Amino acid sequence: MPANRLDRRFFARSVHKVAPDLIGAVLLVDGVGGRIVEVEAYHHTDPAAHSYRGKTSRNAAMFGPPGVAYVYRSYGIHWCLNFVCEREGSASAILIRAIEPLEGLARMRRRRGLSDERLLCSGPGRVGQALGITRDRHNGHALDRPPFALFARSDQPEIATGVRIGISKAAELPWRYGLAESKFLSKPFR
DNA sequence: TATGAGATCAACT
DNA sequence: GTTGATCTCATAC
Repeated sequence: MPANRLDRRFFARSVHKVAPDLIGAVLLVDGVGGRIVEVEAYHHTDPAAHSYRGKTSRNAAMFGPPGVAYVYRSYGIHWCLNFVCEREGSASAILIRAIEPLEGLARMRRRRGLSDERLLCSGPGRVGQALGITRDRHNGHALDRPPFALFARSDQPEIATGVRIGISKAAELPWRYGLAESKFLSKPFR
């Protein structure tokens, strides 16, 4: 387990710098989690970002200080976890899309109702379910305080980039980052 | 392997 | 009333 914790300063930078730096970092929520292998950046100038049209009650956490969680309901069913970054004039955040499970495997399996390790956290909705993320408990919560724990990676992984998944606006922007060789991705990189 | 529908809710038009 | 930063299961090839 890497020793250095990521604090607020880590997130006080552009999403385009923070997103690749998050790959390989370890995220735990109540001691459950693992290594981040896939994220997507959402800059406020990006039509696909929830903050693009300004502050609303849903996206208010994105407009707060960097280093907090933004949690939203996706397709009426899933909770998706984002990390809020430097505002650079307005709100930006990073969607956590996939994790390589390392800690609390039993709790993840119970929450997901699944045994296949590979499918526990390979997608944003799956990450939310496996880590027990809800808006009530986690939205707007600081990432450097319990139940969150974030640890910097110890080595420099090779970062793959590609277009983001499941969006219709600004679909061509290559703002998806990940570990190309990981088998825990929601989809392979091309 | 690939494609399609259903689930389910809050923001937004 | 429509539309998602999605997932699962069923059915078809």
